[in-house]
Amino acid sequence: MALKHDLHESDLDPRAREVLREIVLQHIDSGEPIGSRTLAKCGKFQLSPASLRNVMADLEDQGLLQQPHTSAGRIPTDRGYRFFINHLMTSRALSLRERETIEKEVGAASEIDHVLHQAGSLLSKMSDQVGVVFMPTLLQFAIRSMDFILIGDTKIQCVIVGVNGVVVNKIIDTRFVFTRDELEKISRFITIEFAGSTLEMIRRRLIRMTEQERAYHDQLMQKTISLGIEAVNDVAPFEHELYVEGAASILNKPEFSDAASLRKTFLALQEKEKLVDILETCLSEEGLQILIGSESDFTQVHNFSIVARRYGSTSAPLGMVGIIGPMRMEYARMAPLVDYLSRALSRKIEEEEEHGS
Amino acid sequence: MALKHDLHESDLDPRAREVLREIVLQHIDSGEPIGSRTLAKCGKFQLSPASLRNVMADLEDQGLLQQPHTSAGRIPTDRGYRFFINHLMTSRALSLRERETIEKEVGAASEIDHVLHQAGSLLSKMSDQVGVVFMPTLLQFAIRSMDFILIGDTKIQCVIVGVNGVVVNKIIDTRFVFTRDELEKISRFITIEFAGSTLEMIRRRLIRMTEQERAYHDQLMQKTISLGIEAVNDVAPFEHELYVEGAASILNKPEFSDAASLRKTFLALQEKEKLVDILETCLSEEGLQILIGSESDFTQVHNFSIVARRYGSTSAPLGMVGIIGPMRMEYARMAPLVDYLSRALSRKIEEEEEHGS
DNA sequence: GCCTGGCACTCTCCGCGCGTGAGTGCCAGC
DNA sequence: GCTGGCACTCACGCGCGGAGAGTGCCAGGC
Repeated sequence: MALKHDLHESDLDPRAREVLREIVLQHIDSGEPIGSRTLAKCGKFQLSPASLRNVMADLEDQGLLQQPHTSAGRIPTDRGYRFFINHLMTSRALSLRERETIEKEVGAASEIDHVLHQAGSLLSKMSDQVGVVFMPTLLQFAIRSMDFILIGDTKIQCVIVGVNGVVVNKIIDTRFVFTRDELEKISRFITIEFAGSTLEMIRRRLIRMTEQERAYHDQLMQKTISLGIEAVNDVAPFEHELYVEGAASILNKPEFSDAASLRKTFLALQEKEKLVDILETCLSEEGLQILIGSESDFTQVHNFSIVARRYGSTSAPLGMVGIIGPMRMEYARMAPLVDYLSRALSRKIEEEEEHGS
Repeated sequence: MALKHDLHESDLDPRAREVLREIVLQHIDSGEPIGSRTLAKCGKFQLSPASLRNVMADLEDQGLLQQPHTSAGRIPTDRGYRFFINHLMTSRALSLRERETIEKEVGAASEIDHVLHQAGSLLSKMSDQVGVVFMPTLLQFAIRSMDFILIGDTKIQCVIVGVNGVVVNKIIDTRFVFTRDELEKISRFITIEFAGSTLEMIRRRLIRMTEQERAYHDQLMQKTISLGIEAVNDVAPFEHELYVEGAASILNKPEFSDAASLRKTFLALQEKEKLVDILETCLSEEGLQILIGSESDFTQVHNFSIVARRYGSTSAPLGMVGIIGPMRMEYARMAPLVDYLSRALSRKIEEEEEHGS
């Protein structure tokens, strides 16, 4: 993060800015290092290669460009990309067609898991990068209802619906035997009693209730409390979900054309904990987040960039959605894409919320 | 399939059999073509390389061995592997430890989706190959219960539990407004009325019911039927599930060390339809299935082998579980592994079934 | 008749050297 | 301050040649 704002727009004269911009654009396009001759040929500068070389040398001194080896062209550094994104980039707005696709796909599913999955793979398809969708623990969100369904004599499925539409299913093995009747009563009681509370709050209240007198005498109440605690306890499997979609898209990227880096990259995407770490820290920030290379531990090691944005209802942010790709990616397209999708997602979720309440 | 039994055990004299066996074993171990000298050095034959060359030439004539190029050692052909598996292989029984691991992992989860997921990744881990778990459409299985839960005014979650323990959730958007009370009644009615029927049967009966007189007059009945039809209609998203776990394991295999074949393989594993096709055809056969290279369309193209077995209760097979890997894999270990796991899985499912009924 | 050592042959793999081309830095001149 | 010129540096591709592994075939021995 330290690098994020280290260079001001005014630190570069307009010509240098244009040169940097052109280099970034061309490199994003071709993936190759850009030389002074190539740059001169593009026609945007009325300068000879030699003059451009001087400018480029200056940019290299400022840490915005680098050479893979002496006598190769220049490629942008992380700082170069950062400067580009902060000061030089003009986002390319999404086409109507693209916006329609997003709206349609996001609107299609109704279960939130499906929606998120869908969003991830849509993002991957539209960006030709790896799409990620992160949904942190349900624990901090309020529930709308909690129902218990008889599956076997002592087996009960618990369906928890969050106010944000997240549905969590959990199968509970109890030591009591329940009848359908009882379960209906319990469901009703718990839903009425606890709608609007978070799982954590419910857990605490249930535990407090065990200490109350009434619980000793009322058998149904005992069962209710025991079942309720079972249900809220240990929702660990849902602590967070991370969908990584379209990992295969990196197969086409020239920077991963050799087997070794392909290998490394796939293994990196496998390590979801690290990704979760990053996305979790991003969660506190509003607006589009772009992390480039050295700006975070994860992206540094693998020379990735991450473009992500928070999504969720206004009442509570739900998670992060974004893309991961090589540092060399079309930020001008990725940024509005992620931005739009996360907004569409948020809208969808809010809609569900209103609709359901 | 044509090749599956094309060579009889007796078509090869004992010495040739031993040679073939040793070549297959060594090649499975090293991945390299095996030459006559290497073979002579292993100590199992009191023969000179020259003699072994003669034997190997015979085996090549019979289509059991092949040379990647002149003046390289030999590697087994599909037929070679097939002969090996049918006549030469001695399965290496699982260790107690391995069996315990399987029992523990399979026993751990309670929701069937989780169990299957778990089984897939366990298989992948233990075999260091790609694990696959296939669960075909729920349509052909009987249900145990069907419950409806109020999520929003016109939004209802339907929870269908199959006799085999499969739980399907579906969110329905209705045009009616339902109360909790009504839904409880409907759940109860449908479960009692239809437990033991397949979704297909239920759909037909519900449609027939719309034609009956009573349905016209009883408003609740109308709602019940409408909801029921919505629920059974179009369970397409659950038509089949295919979990492909541990695709990253192929990263270590020398046969996929170059970028091109890695790419090809990943894309192949992405194409789930083809895989589903194969597994679906295997579903009709009992016992362990081994498909090698040219024995099926899919494996032919990619030089894969598949080791899989049906799992499910005795009353109804549920799906296929197995591994996919390069033709050169340790069949002697894979076979008992897949076999044991599928049995463990079946046992677990039967248990659930008994337990739940 | 079967096994064996020997021999010529083939083919892959690896390292080497070289030329080419792209690109640079620096300098002198306009 | 821009420009052309020049010498220098690398990476890349190519051809070559030797080493090594393996083969097929043949003639001789038990």
